[in-house]
Amino acid sequence: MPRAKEFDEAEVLDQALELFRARGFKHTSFSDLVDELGVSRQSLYDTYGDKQTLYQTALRRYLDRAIDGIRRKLDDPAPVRQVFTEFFDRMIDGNCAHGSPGCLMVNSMVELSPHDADTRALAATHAREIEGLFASRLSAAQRKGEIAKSKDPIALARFLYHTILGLSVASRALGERDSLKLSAHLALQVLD
Amino acid sequence: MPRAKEFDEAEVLDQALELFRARGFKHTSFSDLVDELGVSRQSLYDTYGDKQTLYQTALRRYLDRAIDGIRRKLDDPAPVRQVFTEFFDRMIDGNCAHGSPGCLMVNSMVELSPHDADTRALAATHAREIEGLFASRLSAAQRKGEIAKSKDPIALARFLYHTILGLSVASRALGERDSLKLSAHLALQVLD
DNA sequence: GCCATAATAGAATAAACGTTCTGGAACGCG
DNA sequence: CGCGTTCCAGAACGTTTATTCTATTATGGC
Repeated sequence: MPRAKEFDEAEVLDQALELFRARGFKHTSFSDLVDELGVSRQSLYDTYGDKQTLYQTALRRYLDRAIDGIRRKLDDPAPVRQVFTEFFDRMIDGNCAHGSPGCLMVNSMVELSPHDADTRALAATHAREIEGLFASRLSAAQRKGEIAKSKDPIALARFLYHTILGLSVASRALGERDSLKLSAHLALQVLD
Repeated sequence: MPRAKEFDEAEVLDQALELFRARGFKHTSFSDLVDELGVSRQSLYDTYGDKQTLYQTALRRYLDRAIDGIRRKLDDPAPVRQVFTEFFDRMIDGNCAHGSPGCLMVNSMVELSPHDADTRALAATHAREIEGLFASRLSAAQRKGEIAKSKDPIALARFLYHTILGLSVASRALGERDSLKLSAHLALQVLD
């Protein structure tokens, strides 16, 4: 067995993720990563591959965590309206916490989707996954009589997803937490 | 009087705008502009200044047109709900028309706002301007009794603006026109 | 027709970029 | 202790970037 790594692979990946999230792909140079992560150039290449691969790895990690979080938050016997309200509020708190870097997926959708097929596919898959989670939770609520059966769960789910996209952009560029929460609450009136 | 320009200044600016809109600032190199606009490098510098200035000029032009369009569309005696529905539908049609380049302001908010103070200020101003237009139209509707007076026009306006942001991102990365319109219609239920 | 002026085309420049190469240092195992 | 392997620091490479320089061409008023 040879020399051991002097850094924590997952931890550094998270740091890279936050850098990409705050600055975007193109605006984050490899030298920025080397400087701010405190890991040598060659070690980064050895560990994560090139810049694009590193970005995608970080993005996938981010999405996995996001999906996990959503699944956990939706798995709550409380009334849907309350569940979604808490979910949106927490998302806004998280996005506005450290200087409003927004959502890495949204940032990727805007910066990379048009000219990167992988990102485009990932965005589409992720969107469908979230919509699916939302829709099934909404269907369950319908079965419990919490919301009207006349509403289309998929349309509602998609609308809520689109709302998240909007709030992420606003949080990144405008970043007024209170008005974001107000908007989220208005959006959730669609459930009544 | 010396030699005359061989290109139309406004027309080329619009072409540059569309390039920036489709690819973003960083992903559009100056050589791309030279190649695709059919105007020489030096002429571009002479006419519009450097790349950043050109971008901002294009963005301002885009915003002026957008505000004009909004003002014109809202200046309609029809019921608010109908007016906003038509406005959203037209916006979606426009954004999804030529390969879903999304909205230049939204793209700028995501790509540039975090590290460019000018863009950040422009985004904030523009957001307030649109919110103001929406809010005053909603207030007028309240006076005419079209929507309940209990609702806060500014909160509603802000929510509608956030909805536009979300639809722009979705149109750019996902680009399914029909579900976007469905979402817009759901969002407008907030007026009832 | 000439001259000042300004537009154009393309070479040139300097910096930044992503990536790879080189040399040496650190570690586990025999 | 060395031997092989892996890690690391920094130099080096070739490309791309934004911007400027140079030279040429075209134009309108005298």
